Amino acid sequence: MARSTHVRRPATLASLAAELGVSRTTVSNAYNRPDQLSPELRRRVLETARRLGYPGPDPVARSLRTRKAGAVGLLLTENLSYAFRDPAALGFLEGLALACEGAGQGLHLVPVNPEREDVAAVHRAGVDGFVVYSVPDDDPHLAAVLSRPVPTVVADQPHVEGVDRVGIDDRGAITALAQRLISLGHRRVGVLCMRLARDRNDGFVTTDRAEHATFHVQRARLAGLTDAFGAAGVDWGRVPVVERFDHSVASGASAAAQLLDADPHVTALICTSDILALGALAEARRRGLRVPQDLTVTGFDGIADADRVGLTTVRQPVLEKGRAAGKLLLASVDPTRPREITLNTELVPGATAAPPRTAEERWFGP
Amino acid sequence: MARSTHVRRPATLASLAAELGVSRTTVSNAYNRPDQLSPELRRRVLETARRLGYPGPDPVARSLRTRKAGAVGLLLTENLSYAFRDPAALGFLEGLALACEGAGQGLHLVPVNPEREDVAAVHRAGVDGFVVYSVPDDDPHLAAVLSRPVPTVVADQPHVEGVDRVGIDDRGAITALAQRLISLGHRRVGVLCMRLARDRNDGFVTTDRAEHATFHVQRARLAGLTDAFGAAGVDWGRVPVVERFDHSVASGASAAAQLLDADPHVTALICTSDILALGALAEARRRGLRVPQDLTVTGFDGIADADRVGLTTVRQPVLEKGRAAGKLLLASVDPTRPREITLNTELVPGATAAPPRTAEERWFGP
DNA sequence: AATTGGTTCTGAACCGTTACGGTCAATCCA
DNA sequence: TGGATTGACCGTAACGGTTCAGAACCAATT
Repeated sequence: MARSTHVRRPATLASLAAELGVSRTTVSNAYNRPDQLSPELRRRVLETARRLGYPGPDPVARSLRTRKAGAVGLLLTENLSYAFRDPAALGFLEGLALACEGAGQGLHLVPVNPEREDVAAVHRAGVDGFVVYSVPDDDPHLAAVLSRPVPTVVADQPHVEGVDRVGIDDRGAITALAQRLISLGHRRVGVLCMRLARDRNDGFVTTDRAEHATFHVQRARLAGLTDAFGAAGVDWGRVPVVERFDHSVASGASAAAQLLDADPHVTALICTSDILALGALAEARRRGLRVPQDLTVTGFDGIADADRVGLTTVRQPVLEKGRAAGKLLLASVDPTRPREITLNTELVPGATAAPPRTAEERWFGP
Repeated sequence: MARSTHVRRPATLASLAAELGVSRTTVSNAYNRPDQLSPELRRRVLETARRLGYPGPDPVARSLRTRKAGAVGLLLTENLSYAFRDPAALGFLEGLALACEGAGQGLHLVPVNPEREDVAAVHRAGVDGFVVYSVPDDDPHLAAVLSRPVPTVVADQPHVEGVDRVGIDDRGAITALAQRLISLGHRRVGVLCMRLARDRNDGFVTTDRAEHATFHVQRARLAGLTDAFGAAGVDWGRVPVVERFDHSVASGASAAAQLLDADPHVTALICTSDILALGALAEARRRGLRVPQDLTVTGFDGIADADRVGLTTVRQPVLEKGRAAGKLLLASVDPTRPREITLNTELVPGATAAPPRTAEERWFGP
């Protein structure tokens, strides 16, 4: 071990330069601009670096100087691990990862605790830009992101004036789905929706709450239903809407139970997500209700499991959405880029929607 | 817009201090150590910051000075998006994310292209440490990570002397599974395994290749099988082993087909992952082979889909593994921490393993 | 009156790098 | 031959903060 030159502190570019008797610039160039020095000197630099255990320019110092971090920040207000549970979020994440990977950018998952209002993590993230996904319009973390002098792209959820955005036409898409149910004959329906605002409200939703939901996507989907059923002459004020804070199959089941208990005569359960719809299907099965003969159930998103069970739903290109968000962000330097991207959705007929049973059928069977 | 003080460059801590007529230290303290200045002055600082649009201390500059990035790097040699596809990787990721979240650390996904040897991304990542998952022992990215002066934890895959590690007893676990098959009476078996080294080799595996596999986990699992079947008097050199580069259900199916074509008399297909096993099941179904009556199939990992189809497999705690890796890394300052964590596995009996049919049964039915 | 202690704020060093605008000698060209 | 060009390298000034050892001030204590 006599070889070790008691390196108290690890070598830096400066110490390496000193050792070599060249300027720091030259060492820097050896790493970053090989054409700026002779091959021979460069070889010497790199060799000495190896000998001294110099790992190459410090990324943080470099970032400070170049004003580039080489990473994209991702903000989602749910617990980080939520993103790994929800198939739609996962698809988005995958698409975003693909875009980053393609551009050689890292993906920095910002750790935020949805319960606390600790915004520090947003300020601490060394990133060149942010993608914000699935947070309410009034989220303090979102505000923190926007306060930072880096480009930001919002996906779906928060609707912010003047900020680049990628999403779908939630309102129009669910309107089309609703019109289908209407043409099948459904008039007495119930709705299961996700969290509408930051506060927990597991239960029925007032018209006011629905209209002022801070989760933009949910608000838009409810509005789309209002559009369609309002036009069909259904008094929307009487349509039961049940909200769940947690987004899970179990939540969907319990919400369906709550709604069916309160109004056993609904002929269709419209869910604002496939996950909730899967829960509704489970609850229907539990009650011995056949789908779609006794009850129509619809979802939204088009996740793999929905496909598997033949759910009537709206498919949206989640992976493409993530990729688009990434590309949009990474193209921020280009002033001619689109400022907003709306992706297409597709109505999936599925097998969980059918005409409602008539009163006679209810009593005497089909 | 007369109010705007033509801010060419965004405000910095220094410009803010100048505006206020205080020192930079004081402004810094206003953000980081509120107890170091009078509440009144602090209020003024923060107010002026808001007015000037100063977003708070620059994270990169802060990182340079404090030598903390507040983020953990994750290296996996697969395409980044692979991690979002493979259930086992996903579980690991979720556990790791949980650990990071709990510690307020970001999770920085390092973008590496498995095809190219571009190590730059590793050098560019501003992180306090690395978790390395599922890369071969001789991966250049791994070497790059180790050259950086930050703590590193390896999960499962690369086996590196002197580096902290979390994993399972792959060899022992699969030995137990094999012994079960042996006691059921299986002697003529085939093996389906994942990528053994960085080069693509879709097909049969020589003994030499198996023994020198650079993917440590695969090597260990194959070795475990050798242990068990060797002890049972089976000539391992004659056991067909088929390798697949891509890890997917389709790969599993094609590997199973290749193996069954070459040796229709095997009574069991032992797969080194559940994903491959699911493919093997699909191929068996395609051929009209009943599982387990006509063919035994086993997996490894214990993913959700395996559970769903009742696969005989080994369950490993993937989420816990990710969490353990994170915790181990974040505890690097503690010299008394464990240097290696081995988690427990569990044999899942499942319903895809049964005694092999005898020759008579083969001809005359059960 | 001198000492002590506490609060509030400052000056200067430092973190490790890259951008910018040079210098200087060697080479090229007509 | 002399002016322009090129290649190789260097010095300085940031980049935007944090930190630590004091300075200045004031009130309380000895």
